[in-house]
Amino acid sequence: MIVEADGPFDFKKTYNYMKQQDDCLYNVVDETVRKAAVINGYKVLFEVTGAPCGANVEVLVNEGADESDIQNYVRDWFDLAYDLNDFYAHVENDDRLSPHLNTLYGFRMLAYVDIADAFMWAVLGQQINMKFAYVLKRRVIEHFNRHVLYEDVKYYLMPSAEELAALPTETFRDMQISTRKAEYLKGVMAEIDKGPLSKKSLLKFDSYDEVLKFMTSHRGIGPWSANTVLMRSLKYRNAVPVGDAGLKNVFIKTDSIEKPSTAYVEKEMRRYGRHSMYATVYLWETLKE
DNA sequence: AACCAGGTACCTA
DNA sequence: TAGGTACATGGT
Repeated sequence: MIVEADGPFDFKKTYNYMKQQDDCLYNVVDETVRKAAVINGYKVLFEVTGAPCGANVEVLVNEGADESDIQNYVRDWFDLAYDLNDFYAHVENDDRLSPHLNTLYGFRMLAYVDIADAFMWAVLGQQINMKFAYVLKRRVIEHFNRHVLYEDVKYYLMPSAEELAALPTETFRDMQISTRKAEYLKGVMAEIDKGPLSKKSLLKFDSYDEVLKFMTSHRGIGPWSANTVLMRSLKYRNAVPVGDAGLKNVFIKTDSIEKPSTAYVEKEMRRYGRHSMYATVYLWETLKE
C-alpha cells in the first residue's frame, strides 16, 4: 500500500539518514527499511520503500492491527502529512539554509512515533557523543529482548514505559548508563506509564509554552530534552532544541561566531517561527557535508 | 592527552 | 539572574 506525502518526499535521503544512525529499532538494507512496532496493541513488522509520491508499505507480520493504523504509523514516522513546500517557501532566501535546499530537497524529519522512545533517546543523548548514546540505547533494547522474529532475523521492539520504569538502577549502571540518567529515565518512564507524560496527555495542551513548562518541570527533562521530544514525537514545528551542541556548531560556521551562546542561538532559531523544527533538522544535516 | 559530546540539576554569590 | 561544577564515559 502507498502512503502519500504532502509535498516533496525523497525517501532515499531519509533512508541515508537512517543508515547513518545506529538505531536498533529499525533495520536498514537494500533501499528498504524494516521496523517492528506495537501498533494499537498488536505486534507488527512492516517494510517501507520509496514510491513516486510517498512511501510504499508492505506488511510482513501483523497480529491484528488495522492496515489504516499501520499507514498512519508510517505517515507519522516519516512526517508525510506535513506540507514541506511551506517550509521551503519560508527559507528560500535564508542565508543559512538556501545553499543546501537543493541537496536536501525532499528530506524529511524522522519522527519517534513512540514517545517513550523519544524520551529515552532525549535522556540517553544528553551530553555524550551520539555513537556512545546509540550503544547505550542498544544495550537497553537488547536487555529486554522484545522482538518479532521473521526469516531468522530479530526485529527489536521498544520496551514499554512500564518495563523501563521497573528496571533497577544497577541494571542501568551495568550498561554504563550513569546513576543520574538511570534515575531520570525511571522517573520519566513512570510518568509516561501513569499518564502525565503520555503522548495522549501531552497532546492535550493548547500551547507550546504550557507543554514546555510542564515537561521541564520533570527531573531530567531540561529545555533541550523537552524540545527534542516536542519536535520528534509531538511534532511541534516551532520547537527548538535549546542549548544543542550541534546547532552551536552550525552557527560557528554560518554566523562566524567563535563560541555562540545558547541565548544567541535560541534567539536566531526562534526567528524561523513555525519552521524552527525543520530549520533545525536541516541545519543538522548541513553539518555532515 | 586534553577537550568535546545533539545537557541537567544543583550550588554559590 | 548569572556563572561554575559534578555527573560518566567514549570519541577525536
